[in-house]
Amino acid sequence: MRERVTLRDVARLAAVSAKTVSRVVNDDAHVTPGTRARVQKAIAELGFQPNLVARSLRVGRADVVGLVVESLADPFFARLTSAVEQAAYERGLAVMVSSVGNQEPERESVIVESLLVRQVAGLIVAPMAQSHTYLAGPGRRTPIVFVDRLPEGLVSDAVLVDDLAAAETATRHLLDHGHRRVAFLGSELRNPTTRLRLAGYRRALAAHGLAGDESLVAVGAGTAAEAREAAELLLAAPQPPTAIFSSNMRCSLGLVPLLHGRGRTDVAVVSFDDFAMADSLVPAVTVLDHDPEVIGRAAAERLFRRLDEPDAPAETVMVPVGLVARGSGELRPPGHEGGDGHVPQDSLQDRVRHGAEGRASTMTTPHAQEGAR
Amino acid sequence: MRERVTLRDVARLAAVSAKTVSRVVNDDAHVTPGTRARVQKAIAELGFQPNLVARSLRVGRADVVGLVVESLADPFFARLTSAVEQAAYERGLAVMVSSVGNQEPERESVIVESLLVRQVAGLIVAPMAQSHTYLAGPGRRTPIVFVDRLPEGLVSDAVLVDDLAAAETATRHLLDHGHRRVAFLGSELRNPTTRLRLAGYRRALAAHGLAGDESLVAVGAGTAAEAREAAELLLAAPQPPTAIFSSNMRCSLGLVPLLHGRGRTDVAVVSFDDFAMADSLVPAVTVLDHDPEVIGRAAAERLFRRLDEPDAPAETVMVPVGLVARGSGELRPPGHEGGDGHVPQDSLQDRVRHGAEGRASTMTTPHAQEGAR
DNA sequence: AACCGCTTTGTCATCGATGTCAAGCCATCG
DNA sequence: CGATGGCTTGACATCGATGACAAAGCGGTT
Repeated sequence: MRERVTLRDVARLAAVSAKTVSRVVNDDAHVTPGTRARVQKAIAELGFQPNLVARSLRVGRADVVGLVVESLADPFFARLTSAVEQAAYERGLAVMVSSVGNQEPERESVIVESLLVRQVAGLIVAPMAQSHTYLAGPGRRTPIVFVDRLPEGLVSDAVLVDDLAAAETATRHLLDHGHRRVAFLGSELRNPTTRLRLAGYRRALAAHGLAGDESLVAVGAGTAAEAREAAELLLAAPQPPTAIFSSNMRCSLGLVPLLHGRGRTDVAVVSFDDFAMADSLVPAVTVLDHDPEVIGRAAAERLFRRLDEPDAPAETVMVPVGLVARGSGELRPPGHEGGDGHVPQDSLQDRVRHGAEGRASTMTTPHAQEGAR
Repeated sequence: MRERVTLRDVARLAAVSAKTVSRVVNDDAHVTPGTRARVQKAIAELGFQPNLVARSLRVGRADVVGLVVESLADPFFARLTSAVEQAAYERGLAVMVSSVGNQEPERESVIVESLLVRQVAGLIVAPMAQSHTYLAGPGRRTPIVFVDRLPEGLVSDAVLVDDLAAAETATRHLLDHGHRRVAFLGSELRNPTTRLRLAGYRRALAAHGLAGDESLVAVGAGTAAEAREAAELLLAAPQPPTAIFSSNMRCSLGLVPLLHGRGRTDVAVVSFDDFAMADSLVPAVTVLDHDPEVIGRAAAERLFRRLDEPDAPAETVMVPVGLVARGSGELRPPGHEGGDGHVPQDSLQDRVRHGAEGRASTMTTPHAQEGAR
């Protein structure tokens, strides 16, 4: 079997030094067209391919970006990963993905370290851990972009969706359609995203002069099955909600089938996160849609700029979230008259979007959502 | 800022040689408890972390597996990736994912090469390209496990689902429920998976003594929107089908909303690939479910065994596909009497599975499905 | 002819770890 | 007491590329 072909083999065949071959491979300008051709011929003849591990060792970083998410089985993170991967490919970088799982957020640091020791050029992290001080030491030079929420105890680049404002928008949307008993369905409260969305929900209630009724807040549902149970309890209460704000996809995947199975499609629903088939149910499900592709690409581009300018100040990029009205969020409460009770029949055609639109906005203040905690 | 900490720094502090530190790091038995403790103390004190790129260069391979799929945005591949990533993590390996996209299958070779030059220990590839002779040269030592279909022009490990048998099962299921006009909805025919499934469909028809009616075969729909159009044409035909076998998820995501929007839920449907909400529609959608997690883990485990035994003969692992009857596939054609017209109300409870079950089976004959081409 | 400056090419060391092989050390045994 | 053998430890080369620097080549100037 032929041995592995190296730079030196090419050099020998082309009767030049290894360094010259390296120059040709790296498109260095200081090579005569003649020798360049000779070297390229030798490269083709031997089928030489540079060993990127050796290059990485020499230059001190691999042309790889690391990506840390909760779970690739979650379509949100899958599409985010897809966007990151495409952006990276365009820049000639590979992507290493690792998932933390939703059982032990502490694993995050282990996973991050395992990528750092592989000398990744940069990291994109959807934070799960409570604290990120473990990344704060003086020897840590690898740039990190956080997505979805800010790290605790660390100033760094980040790409965020405006969770609080979006949740407020969704809740206000339901209130504006006449509901007064609006429930909140969410995951673990130790997840800051859940906390922000709950805060937005409460802010909207307060703006309407409604005191929060804690019996309408159901949190802690980590799986669709648990969300289903939580929703069952809400509906069985003496004064059940007429509308439910489901604060993430897992909750919606528990809630929506339950309502349809029970024939309770009179309950208004707005879901944070879009999901497959959400627009083909009757009524179609109104959602807050924060596009994972947009977030993923924004994070990748933020990281690339950071690689080009390591010393610029940390930046937070805000990605807008739109409300896609499809029917379920525009239902009126029982006994309510007037207004447009209109439920679009084929909602694919007449989507309406409210809320922030257009390009992501950038700010150098790294603690945009700090006040909400 | 503190410099990067290397093996030598630890060696200096512990007053031993670099090699001894290496031995401690790699749990080599030939180290005195005393020196081991001294070295470990120094490691902890300096916060030393071995540079895996350097190790990879030295040992000639990175502790990384490469994964090549069509698209991470496709939930099937996302879940497959998730399973591979978990299996790899358990073995201390990282995963580099790259997607080829469905536009240019030729890109596959570029992507694969880009992983090979990074010295991945092994590859898992869901093949898109027509030919894989580009992998056949003598210098190619990196093991590759193919998933979903066999490579062309190359003998290699593979993990397959029995597409032909599964498609035959699905079609037979519809025929057994009394249908005589069963349509086939599929993607590009240049995709061998589509070809195998079409062959299974035809075989089931033939077994029932039905000549294939080519007007019932709609292929070429690459997106859900195209599948929707193709399905519209099928339904508008002079002799429309009473049942449709949708041969992949994209097709189903076009077909099913169309049927629901048109109020044509009388048309029987079996879908290859499960999808979100498929079980909460009325009627719930009967699917062929080949679990991407099972395939991903089988592929990873096949690869790990290959890493342990580089010279064993190539193996093909077959992963079973089950039919999940939920209602839509058990509808009877118009005018048909008798039999159990029963449609399960809450199909989550009474799933019925037919077809092969249990563990994946292994064979060393590498061309299990060759005859079907 | 000698010199300058510029480009092209080469030499050598280096990135950080590990494989090879040998030296050092101690215990055991003839 | 010296030889033998096992175990621990270290010196050195090496994986394959690239950075720093130097030498060689070449044309133009005075």
